[in-house]
Amino acid sequence: MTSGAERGAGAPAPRSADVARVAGVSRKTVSRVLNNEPYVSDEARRRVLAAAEKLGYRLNHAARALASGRTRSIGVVALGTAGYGTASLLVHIEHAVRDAGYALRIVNTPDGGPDGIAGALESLLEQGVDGIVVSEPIVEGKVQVRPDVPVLFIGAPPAFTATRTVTVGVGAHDLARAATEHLLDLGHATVHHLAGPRRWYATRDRIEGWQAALAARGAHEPPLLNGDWSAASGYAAGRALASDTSVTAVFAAGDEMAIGLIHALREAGRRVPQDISVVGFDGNPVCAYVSPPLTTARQPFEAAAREGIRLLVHTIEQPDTDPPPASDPPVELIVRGSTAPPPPLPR
Amino acid sequence: MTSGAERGAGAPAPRSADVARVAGVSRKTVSRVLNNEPYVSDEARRRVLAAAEKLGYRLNHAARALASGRTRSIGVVALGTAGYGTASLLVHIEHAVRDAGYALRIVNTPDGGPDGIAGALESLLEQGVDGIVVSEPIVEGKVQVRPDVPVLFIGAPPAFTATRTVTVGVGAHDLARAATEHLLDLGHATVHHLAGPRRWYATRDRIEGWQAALAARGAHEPPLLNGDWSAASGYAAGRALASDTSVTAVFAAGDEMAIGLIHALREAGRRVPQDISVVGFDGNPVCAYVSPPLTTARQPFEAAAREGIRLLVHTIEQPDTDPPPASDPPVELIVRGSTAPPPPLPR
DNA sequence: TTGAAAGCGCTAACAT
DNA sequence: ATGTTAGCGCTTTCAA
Repeated sequence: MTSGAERGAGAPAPRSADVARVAGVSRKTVSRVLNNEPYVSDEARRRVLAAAEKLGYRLNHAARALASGRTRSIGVVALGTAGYGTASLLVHIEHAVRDAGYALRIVNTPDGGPDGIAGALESLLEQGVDGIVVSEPIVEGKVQVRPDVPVLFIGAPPAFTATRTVTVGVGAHDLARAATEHLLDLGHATVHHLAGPRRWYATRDRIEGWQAALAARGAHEPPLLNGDWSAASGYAAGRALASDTSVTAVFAAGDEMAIGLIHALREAGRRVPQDISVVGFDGNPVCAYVSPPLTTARQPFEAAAREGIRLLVHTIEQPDTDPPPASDPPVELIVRGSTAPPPPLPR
Repeated sequence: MTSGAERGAGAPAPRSADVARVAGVSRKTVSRVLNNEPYVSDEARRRVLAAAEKLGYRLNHAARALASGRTRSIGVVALGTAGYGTASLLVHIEHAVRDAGYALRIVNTPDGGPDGIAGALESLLEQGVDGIVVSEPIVEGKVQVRPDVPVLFIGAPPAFTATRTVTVGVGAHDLARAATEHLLDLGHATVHHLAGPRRWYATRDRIEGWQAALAARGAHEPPLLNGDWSAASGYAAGRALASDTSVTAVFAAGDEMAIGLIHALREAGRRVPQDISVVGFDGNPVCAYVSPPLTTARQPFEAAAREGIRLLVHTIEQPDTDPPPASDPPVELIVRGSTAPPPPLPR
């Protein structure tokens, strides 16, 4: 009714040959128009488009993929829990992929281990993607698949080999360093770190940034606290920490963990930020509204996704020319009410 | 090295004909084995599997799709911001889809309007999915695409027509009602409601559940407060509300909004829950660790996704037989510290 | 239980 | 600027 694309319910879907017939051209010309290839007269183009519209024609991607060897789709290996960080990154990846004119295929690997990643890659490769995105993979273990399409690693060095790999950082090291320095600048003697699971690259990056900041100031490096990104794990760490009054500053590797940590601290009678300062990591918008509003290191998810996909698509479409080098995203520390100078009598 | 699947870098990928040759059978027999069809001798099956393994054979999904007309993939129209609710639902959908042996294709529609949904459907249909999932769509406007594959609507009635539609609820109405009743049971004279954007079905459901609870108790129905799911919008609503001391209880349609709301209330000097009680909606785990811990209505995302995909796959694979009816997921209200009886002197 | 032949709908290579 | 031919790698008949 609206687009003139009516056909009986049982009728077969129109094919490019039908469009060609109605438009009075060859199938190849239809193909040219649909793929925006040159050497088509405006007149022919117009007629093809009109015929396609009239018939309600829809291109068959499977046939195109089979004939051309390309799918115009990108696969994502997601390390997906529903945490803010991974979800946010995924949303931005989707957006960037769509803007680039590609479709998105997703395989999740909740555990993120080498076998999970290998399985996800196999699945994506079978489906026939032109490129693959791996975000924040795991450190340990060997991935026994070698994709023959370009692979983008976001926030990590290549975790396995592939025909071509491209990487884009999220500045985690610098962000962690900035977060730690912020605490040091406030006058804290040292800063404790609540880390994520050691198997993640993301965890390692943050630890190293934190260590670098401490070392640069000659501050003592206290033992690591361990979490698993969840608020519950932050809470557990907070309970363990609360009785130690020598602790005056904690940098948590994730906002959720920071929130759990603060909750435990306050339950134990320690004030934030008066007794202990806490910095989070990610930049979850909700952090502005918790008590106290959380100082956090904002990860440039959107910039990283956009830049990464740009690089990946370049590698897919022009494997021979070097892509313009990626510009490092800006480091952004959002200072709010959860950080303050240490208490006057650090006993 | 590991799987014996070595071939030179430049060599073409093996095809089913290669497997057939190595196994000493016909291509059709290879196809039978790969599709778990009957009428293959154990001996033939074994040889085919061994040959495939040896060659590092990987099935070409595009070719299969072209030949069979089916893709074994399911498309999701996501209304994706990075909020906990949508992200969590998506994770569970992915899991359920994979368990069912299907691949996942995703198109996001941040605005969620009819045109956005129509475009997303077009894209999915071109890619050739066997079924489509639409989660929590928008109320208004007409979607001018009529998919010829089954469509699953999660948390909403069918928003447009399709060959076959199947729906699965998230119990939003009952959850909203339970949240409101909880507040009423505590002794509050009435309950205010901070709603999401009116264009969402999800918003409407919650409003109706809230109204039903109020009506059942003969409570006065105060004017709606408006938010957009974000913590910032909850904060804005809280500022507007803080000066009205007649308000003693608010049911917020989302956890993030509830957190923003509470923050504004406290900034204005109103205590939660002593002066005002607040209930959230979704069941974000982090709610247990904010101050005060947030009472919230937990949405059964996992159950809804699992049940919905089960129904959808049934409709795809056995269009003739009716699927076993969906069982409504349990209503679960998590009571924490943000709700209490109203203050003694309701002025 | 197995195989031979004929497409699926499109694009690539080579005309014209 | 346009058309013709020959596949892409698989599944579907249908026959054996």
